[in-house]
Amino acid sequence: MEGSSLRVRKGAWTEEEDLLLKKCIEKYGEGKWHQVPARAGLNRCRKSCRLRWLNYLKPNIKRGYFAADEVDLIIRLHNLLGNRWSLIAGRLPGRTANDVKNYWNTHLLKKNIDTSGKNSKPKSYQPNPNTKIIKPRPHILSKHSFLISLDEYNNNNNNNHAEASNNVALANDGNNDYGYCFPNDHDEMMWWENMMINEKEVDGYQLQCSANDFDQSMLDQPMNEENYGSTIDEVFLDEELWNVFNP
DNA sequence: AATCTCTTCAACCGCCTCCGG
DNA sequence: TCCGGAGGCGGTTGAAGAGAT
Repeated sequence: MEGSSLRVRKGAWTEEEDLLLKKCIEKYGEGKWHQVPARAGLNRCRKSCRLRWLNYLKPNIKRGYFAADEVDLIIRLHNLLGNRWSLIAGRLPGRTANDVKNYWNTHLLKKNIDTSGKNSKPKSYQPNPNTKIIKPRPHILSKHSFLISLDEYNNNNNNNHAEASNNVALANDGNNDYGYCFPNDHDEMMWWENMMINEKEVDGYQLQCSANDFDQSMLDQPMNEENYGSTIDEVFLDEELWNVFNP
């Protein structure tokens, strides 16, 4: 099992280790984590190096208190996506998935639990029963291409352009237009409707989330890693939705 | 001042997916 | 097609600090 080796150091990182890792990443860049311990001269496993870099050493990481708008966004996105911390963190510049997860577990989850029991520390989030969370799975753009070009979409729907246009929300990466396919199926549509509810109470928070909010904040931003999670390929949609348009 | 309890968050663990051979 | 390695993720743990008694 990885990480079980007695020779690999565990626990808190020292300043010296941080410095070695930082210099290594600056010299060789991110990635190829299996080579990092040897290159940096660290007695750490690759995962430990990666985690330390991504959660602590990486430039532009924002530390300290979460602003009110950040908290609001976390709540909204969690309501939409569930515990997809990396996706949620992708919408919060400077915040890591670990930060968001910790914040949720320590600050927000408390508001959701039944404190009547003696040991009421929550083990898992209980979603609002009125909210149906369709857990999205990441897709690889090159293989599934759920984020399709408009040309491609229209070619596939050339017998009904009016309906097609209703089912596609525009996004733009500065070079190309893409279409997000909106499902016809009612159950799947509910997932999207959750995003566009005008006013919704979630976990004790009164949220303001309009369709326009959704259009602006979720779709009109450049298609890049900063705005869409760890990779541009991580599109929110479920495979079932893909099948609606690709029977 | 000493001890106990609670809270926070960095780090680890195990699992899953992807990719190349 | 299968398999092993690497990357990545979410769940969980535990050390350290803060607060209460």
